[in-house]
Amino acid sequence: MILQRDFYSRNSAQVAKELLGQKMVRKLPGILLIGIICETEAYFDHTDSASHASKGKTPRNSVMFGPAGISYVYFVYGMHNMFNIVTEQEGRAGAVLVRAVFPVDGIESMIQYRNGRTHDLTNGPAKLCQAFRIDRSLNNIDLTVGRDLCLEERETISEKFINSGPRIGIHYAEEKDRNADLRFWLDDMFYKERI
DNA sequence: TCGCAGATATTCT
DNA sequence: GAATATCTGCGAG
Repeated sequence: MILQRDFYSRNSAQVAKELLGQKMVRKLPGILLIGIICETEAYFDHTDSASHASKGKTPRNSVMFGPAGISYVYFVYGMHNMFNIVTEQEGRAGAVLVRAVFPVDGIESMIQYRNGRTHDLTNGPAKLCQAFRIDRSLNNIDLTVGRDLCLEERETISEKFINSGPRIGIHYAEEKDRNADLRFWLDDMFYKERI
């Protein structure tokens, strides 16, 4: 049920695609939050100028070089947390950024954590972190043990429901990396047919 | 729809 | 010490 390390220990783009449609499960005291992953981005090692790992290992990104299936949560713009999952074989840097989920369970709590907003609860990387109460205290935790946070297998999405395009917010990267289709999202058709 | 302020950890010089 | 960041919400037009 819980996605295990062998799922994550593969090419980032492949993992990013296959994470679409899976369940993201957050366990808080007495509260269960669940969302269906609907948008992800893949990041690689020093060959990817958009990746935090592009300039080698630093204290912040060191978790990207470790074993897969570990969380990489970092802080940007002075106020936002981003949730990533480490991928690739240990020693080779890589991660998948979870950019959006479809809220399924615990929605009332998500609204509360989002300061009462009832719209756009989890349709952005920092928004879903706020709704799921994810911050840097959850950096470097094992996502395969099903404790505070994990991903659960749900279904395999047909290729026809998967869209791809350039990644967001990486204008500083080299052109080849800015243009690479490493962002993946579920097509609207998926929702019309399945939800 | 568009432009920008917000607030700070991390990295670079 | 300075620059930058895998973004969001708000207010103007």
